[in-house]
Amino acid sequence: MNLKQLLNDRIAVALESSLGEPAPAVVQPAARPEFGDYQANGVMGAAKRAGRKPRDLAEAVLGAADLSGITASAEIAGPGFINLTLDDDFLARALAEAALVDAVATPATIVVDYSCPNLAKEMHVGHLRSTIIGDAMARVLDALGHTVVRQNHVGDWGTQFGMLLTFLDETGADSELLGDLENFYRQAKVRFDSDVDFADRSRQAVVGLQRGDPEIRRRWQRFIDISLSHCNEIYRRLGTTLGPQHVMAESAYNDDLDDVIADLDTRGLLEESQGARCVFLDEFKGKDGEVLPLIVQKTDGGYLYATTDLAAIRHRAGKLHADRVLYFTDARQALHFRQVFAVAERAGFTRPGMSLEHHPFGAMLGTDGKPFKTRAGEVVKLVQLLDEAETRALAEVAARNRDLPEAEQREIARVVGIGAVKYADLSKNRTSDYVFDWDQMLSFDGNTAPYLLYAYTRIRSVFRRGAIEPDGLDGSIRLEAAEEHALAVTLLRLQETLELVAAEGFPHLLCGYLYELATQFMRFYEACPILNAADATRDSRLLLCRRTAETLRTGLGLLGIETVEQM
RNA sequence: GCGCCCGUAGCUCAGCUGGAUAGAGCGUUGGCCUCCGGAGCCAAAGGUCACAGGUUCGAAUCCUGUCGGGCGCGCCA
Repeated sequence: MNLKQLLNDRIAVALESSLGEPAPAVVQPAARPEFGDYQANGVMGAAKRAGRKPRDLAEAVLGAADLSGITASAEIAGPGFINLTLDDDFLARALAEAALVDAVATPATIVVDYSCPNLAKEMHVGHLRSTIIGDAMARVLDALGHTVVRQNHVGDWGTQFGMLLTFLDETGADSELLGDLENFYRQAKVRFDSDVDFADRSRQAVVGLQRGDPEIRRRWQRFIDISLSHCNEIYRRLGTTLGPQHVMAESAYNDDLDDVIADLDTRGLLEESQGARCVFLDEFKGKDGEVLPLIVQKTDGGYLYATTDLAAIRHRAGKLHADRVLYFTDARQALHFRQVFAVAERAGFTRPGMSLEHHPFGAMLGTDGKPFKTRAGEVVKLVQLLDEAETRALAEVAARNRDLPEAEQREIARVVGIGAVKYADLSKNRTSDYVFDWDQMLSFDGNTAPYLLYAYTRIRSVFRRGAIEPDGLDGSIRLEAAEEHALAVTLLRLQETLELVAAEGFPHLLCGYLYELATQFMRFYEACPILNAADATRDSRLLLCRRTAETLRTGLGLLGIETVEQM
């Protein structure tokens, strides 16, 4: 149930009948506790436009609004706010009857384009945000009943593969390749830069690859398989939903690229400039105010990532019937995507009303404000990062659970460590650069994964201590203390939060919600005895505990974060 | 030079089509264990929302300009 939507609809109907025309009700969670649970801000703007007194209009709206059975009080405050306090019986009934998450009324087909590593190298911290945020978005959209198509647009094509294949052929360094792809790439690059003949052979290998030379294609395929297995290992450790079936590599579009160029030509969009084939759109200007090209074919006939991205849009519109396509990549590609989206629309590659959305994010910085690197100044590989997360978490977990068997300590540390890394990324909205801080993300205080996991374990602990099976609970919820009311309202805000996340592409809103929920629970837990309460109250509070645990586990699950029973 | 993003407490971050007294955590200071996990709870201190104008009943939010930071701007992705 979407509480905010429900209240907004009721106020909007009353506003329209009082006004004679539709106006936005602007219902929001109340800014302060003394204003109730929700507030409607739309009356003031509507009154202004209609030339009426805001408080008079608010009176009329309250008179016309059908809020019976929903609110305990609805009051006019200040210049024309309407403050709404929800009825305890209504809340109790809603908690007993409403599903945790409802499907939306109008499901859409949504492509989520994320992770997208370059298979020439090993996955590094630069791929973390895309993978984690994209995966959380895919899970949320799934839960809301949308048809989600995950697309891992991996880089498996282009000039650097000629270099790598030639090096692989001449050194036969399979074991090296399997063990340390990054180092293999570095060695190949050194060779490429220092040996002119090697560089020549590399370029010929690219030509052979593009022509479909069987032997080169075979080596290429082996390289890709090995590199992808590295990625899959990372995905497994991160617990993403991304699998081999979601890989739609650049090379998959090879056969479409000629058609893309032909279509652009047919539409009169193609121009030749300095030997390359480009699309010029007036709205994009570069240096000296000259119109910026989107180069789709190089002088030597080769295609670029703009061409592949256009082919991908064509495919997603035509074959996948996407209503929305969400791209999770770093902010440096913002201009590229704006150009590609604009060209795709002019070229008729999109469906009517189709939404192409780039959701950008900044670079990862260390606590010193400089790019996040190893001590040696190298890019941090994701394997290293995840190893360190688990090691650091284990130190904390072991210190606090000395009596637990080591295997259990390790398992808890794995969930906490990986969860902490993921949550740190998910909980920030910054489109500019962001700071990666081990101490902050592994802290058990504040808006962190450990705090949320801890809140969950405390609830589980209540059931263990009372030897109570949550599924066997009977009785009904009765909200008496103020903390119970606040917790109930927060519990019912999951749906509106998820719908906002889906619409805006901001998983951090879900993080903020879960943190708020955990905080509300802790207040309730401090103020309201559970196991020691009298029968009816005890059952009611246990039901609140159960619902809170379910909501936390579900919410964390949608973020791709596991839970533990104790920590 | 042009364009995009950003500038909120000492630090890391919220702030939802413009709404009431700008909120959290860390750090600092001070309280709370006869009670279900103190990895917790409560409270205090800390802000010219970079700056200057403008629009509005109302601006951290919208517009213009200035300053500061990051990034991008023809054949890499």
